[in-house]
Amino acid sequence: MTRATKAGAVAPEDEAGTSPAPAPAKRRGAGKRNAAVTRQRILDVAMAEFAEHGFSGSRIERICAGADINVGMIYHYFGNKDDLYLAALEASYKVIRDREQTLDVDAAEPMLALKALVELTFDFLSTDPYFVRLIMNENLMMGRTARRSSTIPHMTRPLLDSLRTILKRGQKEKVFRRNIDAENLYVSILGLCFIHVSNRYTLSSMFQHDFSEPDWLAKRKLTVVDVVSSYIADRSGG
Amino acid sequence: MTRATKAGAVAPEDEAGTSPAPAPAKRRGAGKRNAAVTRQRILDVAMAEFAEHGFSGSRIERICAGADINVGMIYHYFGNKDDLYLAALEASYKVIRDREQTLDVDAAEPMLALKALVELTFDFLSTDPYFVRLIMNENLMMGRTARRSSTIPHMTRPLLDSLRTILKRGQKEKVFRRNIDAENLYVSILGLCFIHVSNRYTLSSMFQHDFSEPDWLAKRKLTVVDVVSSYIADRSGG
DNA sequence: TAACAAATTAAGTACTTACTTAGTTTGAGA
DNA sequence: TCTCAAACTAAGTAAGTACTTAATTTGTTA
Repeated sequence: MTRATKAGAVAPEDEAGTSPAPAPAKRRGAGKRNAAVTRQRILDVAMAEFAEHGFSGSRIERICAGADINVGMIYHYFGNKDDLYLAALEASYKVIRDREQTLDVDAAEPMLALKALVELTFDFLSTDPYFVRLIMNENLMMGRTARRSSTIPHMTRPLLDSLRTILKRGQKEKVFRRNIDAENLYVSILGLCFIHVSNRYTLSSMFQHDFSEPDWLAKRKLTVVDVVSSYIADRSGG
Repeated sequence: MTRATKAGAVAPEDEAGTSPAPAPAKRRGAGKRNAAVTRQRILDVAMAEFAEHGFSGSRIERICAGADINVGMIYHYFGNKDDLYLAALEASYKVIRDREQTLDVDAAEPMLALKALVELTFDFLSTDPYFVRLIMNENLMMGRTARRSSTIPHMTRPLLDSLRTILKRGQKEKVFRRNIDAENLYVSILGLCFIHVSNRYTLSSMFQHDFSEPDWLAKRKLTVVDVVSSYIADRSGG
């Protein structure tokens, strides 16, 4: 009974350090017992934990402490560590998918639409505290969990569809060159927007400056947009 | 005193029996005991282990089995798991650095030299079995080991110097546009060459095909070279 | 309000893991 | 051939680690 002061209802407190408050998850709000709220709180903390430590570096105990719950709850709601990781990965993918839907593909000129898409990708990847790291970890695990997921494999669809629409319009209006493969273009955009986030630490070591600095990121964003638009611009003189 | 039969002096022998000999590394060759050879064998297996499982997913026991040595040897030669990982990371970086030196910067036209550099990077990253995964893992660990290393932080120097030389020449000859930042360009090249290797599994899930297929890689290489050269080409009409 | 099912918990268990210790074996130099 | 330091080994240990079990608490509904 040493836990006397539990009544204090100390909220999870973040503790993940770096990230901007994963979600203040109302503890002891509407009701002391609430399956949905507890489940969500576990998920929020798990996302942060898996993003920060990878799968095998993550600790069930630490997630429990962060979410202020008992170990049993994790197994009650998620079954095991693998399935909790799957849930966290899917939840993280859902964020970017939702963001993508906000894009208005048919607005303005094709070149502007494309730039908007590149900028959205750039901003998302360099802003979201979990996504890039979760993807990296998932790839280190050879995608075994993404392959198991029923939702993740289709994740790129909306963005890829948008890209195809923009490309087709741009080619029709002769501002984009022909023979651009949408998939390959998407991979290039992803690479250009991903690398300085994924490899920020080793790159910082090499170039001796901080790759998360806003000024540097702003300049980098201009470059990325420039690279992509130089590539797709039609220079046939038509 | 249950250790009686030790007198039999049954040398470890092993007769190579059990394991599938992961690395033929001359065992029982020139000499049964050889510090340098043993150390190197540990390092080779450790590189593969850390690349495959990441730091915390890697197992000392598994490295011992793979290198056909006793646990104690690892601590004898490397001190602890952290320092073994550092040694493996440095060894892996050394491979790319050596490869870079083969590049002849002053040969041919600047555009061809640049393309050669891009292709070298592309080929190295998609061919070397360890490098990309080790870098990914190191970044997931927030570069704490790369920062500790005395050799790694300078790794990009040669490649970056080559890039600067090529850029300068190309701008002088008016085939490259001005105001190209070498560092930013290098990051772009790295991103374009890295992403389909680093994210091969999640991308394969999304696009439903194998991203390590030679045909696809060949096409991808053409695209990457195209993207980079479109970007740096001088289109001012000079 | 009584009763039940679901939420929640304490205290485990069985197993893994990095690392140590205290010794034995052997190549090489004198 | 003798000696000895260095290479090498067997068999631990202590501290995690994911997961379980058997019970207690509490919101809800009849």
